[in-house]
Amino acid sequence: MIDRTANLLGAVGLAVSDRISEAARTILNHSGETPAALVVIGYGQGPSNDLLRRILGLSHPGTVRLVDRLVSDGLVERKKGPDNRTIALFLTDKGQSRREQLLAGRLTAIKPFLSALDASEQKTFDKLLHKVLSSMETTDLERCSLCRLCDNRVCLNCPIPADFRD
Amino acid sequence: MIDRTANLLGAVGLAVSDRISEAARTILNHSGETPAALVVIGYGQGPSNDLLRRILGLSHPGTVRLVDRLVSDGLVERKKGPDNRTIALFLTDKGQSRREQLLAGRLTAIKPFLSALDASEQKTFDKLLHKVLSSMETTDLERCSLCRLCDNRVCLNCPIPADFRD
DNA sequence: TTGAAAAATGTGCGTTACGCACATATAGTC
DNA sequence: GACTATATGTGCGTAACGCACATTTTTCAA
Repeated sequence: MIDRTANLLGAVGLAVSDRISEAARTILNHSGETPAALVVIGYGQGPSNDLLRRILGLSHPGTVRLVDRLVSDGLVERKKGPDNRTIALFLTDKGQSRREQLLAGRLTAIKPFLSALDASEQKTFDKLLHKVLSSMETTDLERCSLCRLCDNRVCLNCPIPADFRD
Repeated sequence: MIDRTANLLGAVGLAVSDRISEAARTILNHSGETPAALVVIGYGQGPSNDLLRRILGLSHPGTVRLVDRLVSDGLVERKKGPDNRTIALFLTDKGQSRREQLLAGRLTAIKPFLSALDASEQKTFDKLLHKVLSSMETTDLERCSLCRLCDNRVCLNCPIPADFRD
């Protein structure tokens, strides 16, 4: 029985992930972890290259090139970090607006999955999803990775409390 | 409210998809749509290159190269199709066993998400996931795409009835 | 204080998984 | 019997990575 439920969750997860990737690609013209980078950098604390790398789960060179892409698109700026060897990443105005398009597009892509459920079912679904997320045993960093595409303006009462935004 | 639920579903979907990809990569040493191809070919009806292409959502050349990879790994054979211009794809014995590892690894990767729920919650979750899937309005082909990583031995009562296996 | 280890970033180079444009072979159709 | 549609494969380029290495700055211990 749990196998059957796991299989269903796998199918839904794949479908959701497909739609999100598709929306992100359309809006940003990049794939892979590039959309997530835009969201993470947009939290605005000026993350370093290395922090970004760990959140995205990429190699260091991969992250450097990813930031190169965002910089050459005019979406991200490399500023001086607190340390003379670190950099701090910030979105440009263009990057900010692109990030908002991205988050909005993501929600638009996901919502159709919920339209089949009535209000009460949606509430139950929300509660179960929340429980699933909040009971995952993860490090602080892994939680940031999990939420690397999340819309923090929407996700009040985040089930993943550890949060590098604070 | 629906935005919040959509955001949660996005986070869970991303996490599930991450874990599946990671498991597949470990087992198969390939990423992208290659694991899905192994599953789809494994249904055993000898799909053509073109059918595979449509299910995976790839370009034709991309699919040819994908099959090349599977053939050179000794997992897939190109046989003659019903038509002299079509080919029929079948798994080798090695491909069959690799496919089973893949499906088992996928379920193993997904199950931890359910372990936080008690039996009754799991049942409710199953029902809601089933409803979400079964109410998606899709063509037959899109349903095959949705289920391109599904374990059909486990998914009795499939919510996506259209099925190229029949 | 100085010298070595650690940390952070960046570069050269290769690889994987694709897509586009094109070529080729077979099947239907008028 | 030509003409179009269908199915497959190839040449070539690209996006998104990873590994090995170089460079700069900080930290820490002798």
